[in-house]
Amino acid sequence: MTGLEEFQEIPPKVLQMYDAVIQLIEEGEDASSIRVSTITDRAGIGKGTAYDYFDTKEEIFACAVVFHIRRIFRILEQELQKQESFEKQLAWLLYQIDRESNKKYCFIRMVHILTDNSDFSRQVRQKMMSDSFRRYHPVNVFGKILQQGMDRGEIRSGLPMEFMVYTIFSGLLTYMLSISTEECFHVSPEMMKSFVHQQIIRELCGKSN
Amino acid sequence: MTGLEEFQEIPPKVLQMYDAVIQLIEEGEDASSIRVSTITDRAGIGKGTAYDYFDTKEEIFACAVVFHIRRIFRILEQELQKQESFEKQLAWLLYQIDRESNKKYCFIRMVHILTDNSDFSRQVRQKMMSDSFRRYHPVNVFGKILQQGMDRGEIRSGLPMEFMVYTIFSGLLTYMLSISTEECFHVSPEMMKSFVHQQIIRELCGKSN
Amino acid sequence: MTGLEEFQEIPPKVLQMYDAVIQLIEEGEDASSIRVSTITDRAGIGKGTAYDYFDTKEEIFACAVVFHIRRIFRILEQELQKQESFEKQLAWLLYQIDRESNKKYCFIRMVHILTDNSDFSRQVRQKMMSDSFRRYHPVNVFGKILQQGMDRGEIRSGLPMEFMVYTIFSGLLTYMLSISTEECFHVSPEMMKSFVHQQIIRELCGKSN
Amino acid sequence: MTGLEEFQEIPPKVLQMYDAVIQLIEEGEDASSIRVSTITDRAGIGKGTAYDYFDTKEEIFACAVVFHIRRIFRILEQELQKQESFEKQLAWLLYQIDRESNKKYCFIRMVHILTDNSDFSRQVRQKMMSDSFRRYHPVNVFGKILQQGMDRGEIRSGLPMEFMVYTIFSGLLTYMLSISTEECFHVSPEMMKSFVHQQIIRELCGKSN
DNA sequence: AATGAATGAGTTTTCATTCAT
DNA sequence: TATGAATGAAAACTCATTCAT
Repeated sequence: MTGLEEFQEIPPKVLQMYDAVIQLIEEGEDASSIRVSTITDRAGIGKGTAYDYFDTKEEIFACAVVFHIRRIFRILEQELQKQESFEKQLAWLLYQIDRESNKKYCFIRMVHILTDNSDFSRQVRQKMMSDSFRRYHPVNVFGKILQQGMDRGEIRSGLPMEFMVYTIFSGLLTYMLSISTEECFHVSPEMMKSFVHQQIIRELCGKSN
Repeated sequence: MTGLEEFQEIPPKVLQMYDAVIQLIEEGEDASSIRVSTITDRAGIGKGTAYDYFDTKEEIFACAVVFHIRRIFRILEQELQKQESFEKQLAWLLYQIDRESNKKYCFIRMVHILTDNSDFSRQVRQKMMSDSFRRYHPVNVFGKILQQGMDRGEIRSGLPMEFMVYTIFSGLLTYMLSISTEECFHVSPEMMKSFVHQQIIRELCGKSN
Repeated sequence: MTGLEEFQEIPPKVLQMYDAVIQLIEEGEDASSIRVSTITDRAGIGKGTAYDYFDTKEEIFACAVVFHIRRIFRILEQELQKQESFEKQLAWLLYQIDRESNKKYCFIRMVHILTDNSDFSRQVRQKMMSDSFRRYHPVNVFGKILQQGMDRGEIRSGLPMEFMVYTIFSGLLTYMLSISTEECFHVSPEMMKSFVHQQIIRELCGKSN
Repeated sequence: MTGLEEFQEIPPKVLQMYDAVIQLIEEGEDASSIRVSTITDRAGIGKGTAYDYFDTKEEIFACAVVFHIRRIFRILEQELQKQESFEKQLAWLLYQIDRESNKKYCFIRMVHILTDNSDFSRQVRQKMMSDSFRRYHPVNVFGKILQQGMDRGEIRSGLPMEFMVYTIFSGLLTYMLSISTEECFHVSPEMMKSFVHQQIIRELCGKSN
């Protein structure tokens, strides 16, 4: 198992394991503190079965996360195509974060996973650089709607793609952070959403100075 | 020990432990995988000594991190006051990130620590809400220079303080992310720095639309 | 299955398993570390099939080994009968050890199996005491050529059969040991062969003192 | 820990572990089936303590065995020096085997350990090739009494040392085998002892043909 | 006060054996 | 009859925490 298989090729027990891992992360469990037995109990399978498909605990995690990111961004891509304008796409994205804020830990954890230094984090990043991941890579999914927005004349030209992707990424991250640190930094998520939205639009759609 | 003591009140062995923890984090070690013996070895003290000052491993971490954030933001505040304008303050901040990019993991790790769900992460957030931390709280340090910038007329009024703080926070975070994911997302840190700088200035200093 | 069946009565899948076990032992695998799946993979059959014929892993081993010893000593008996004198028979035995020294682990392992204390070792010894094994029992095969040698006047009479069998056994074992510990004890196998040969001849054929 | 330390340098808990391993082997436990927890229980120490001194289970075994062989041959050497002639030395050796026949499995097990293909067996052989083992190496201990016997004119000259060592080794092994396979091969140990004794004397002390 | 040897509860991992297909 | 996916008991190994010195 690599986490990069086609969705229909993945054995049911492996899917149950992936779902268990994601559920646990969404419930706020710290990745490094999740036990193999917790995963297999949750998946409703025997402990040994995990090792029929994977060699180590880290591999289970890395594959589950890679699978999840691919699934998320596949759906994201489909849903974003249903929105008519870049502004509506952005609004939809922020609304999703809001709607899934009960899963707020998951977003944050995904950012951790992409940036931290653990063994399985490295595995995830490695897998994300493979060809079969490309299509669902965040950079490419966001890149696509940005290109379409430019083609429609909604987004001003002249900005490097990397910067635009990071602008979206950073805006969404800011909003997520404001949700997950609400108690600690005393911010109103509602207000933050509105400001983040305006900021990104101003940045990407405003007239260049 | 709470991590909130006055700097001169902290026993030397505790300082050595704090330094060891921060060093290890800066070297990229994953927080949850650092062992107590690694800390005490690095600090040059006996393993048992750690438990003369702290009750659990998590407490050691939480206190070290809180101590470090206070120290960082105390220095940050002093240095920022030496700069004449908000724009120079911002440039200085970005330059610092650059200069300390060998410690790049540390910034990201601090973000992890402030946002994840582990036991010791919760402890850190709790401590950051205490009165004795207030003065060094990131929100207050950034808030102060923003207020001064507004007083000097460099920053436009009308924006909620929370949003402005998050704009800086999010900008800096974007830059850090671009540095630490360079290999994975293929972005040029140099270009990102320039864009982040312009973005924050435009956002906070530009004329309101 | 008991490992004592007539050769033509043994089902093909069982023969494949026996061969797999012996192959693995000859390749130097440590008996207790060989897995059932390794045996069935090598035999080209399903894992479950092993349990259609045997109750436990130990039984598989014990039967395979008993079968192998019977096969070996059946061939040994036939080949030894082709040699004209006891001295030629002895030379042929030493030459065989030499020729099969790539299978040296197998000889040693067989000795281990006959003398160690594991579960399956006990099973092997038990089976070797059964009537249907008798004909191929090392004691009887060596005993036969010794008796013939005495009848031909080549071997001096007056020595107890058990001692003579042990003399051969011990000589062969010494030669095998010298081959398998060559690297460790720095002996020349060639020289050892010659001395072992002379020693046995002197012992069994020399004039009694 | 290497198993090659000076006797007085070995920490008490390690000695307890060595003794536990040797006891278990002497009681007939199959080496590969002895559990770490059995060793530490027997040694009266905590399971984790084993891993304070050794990295793996195999290392525990290898060191215990190497230590034991050194100890045995150190005592052997001392005791052999007390006997006045080679013949008395040989008689003493055979008597020891007899006397320790309740530990009969141990001798055989040691032979297994020196000749099989398992991980820890390889470790033992490696350690036996080190300089600090030399003095207690079976080849050297037997070699020494053989040399003394030759100097005294008891042993005939002209035989290669390697062969003489193997003659003793093989004789002792034959006797041990006859003891440990008594039930299976129906031999009388008493008779075997006498024959083995005569055989070795004839071989090494008899007039050369 | 400081130590580090010792601990054992808690994990990961293995693999003989079962049983639905 | 033959299979191999699934199992879980059992074993190796880790490391935070304790406590005698």
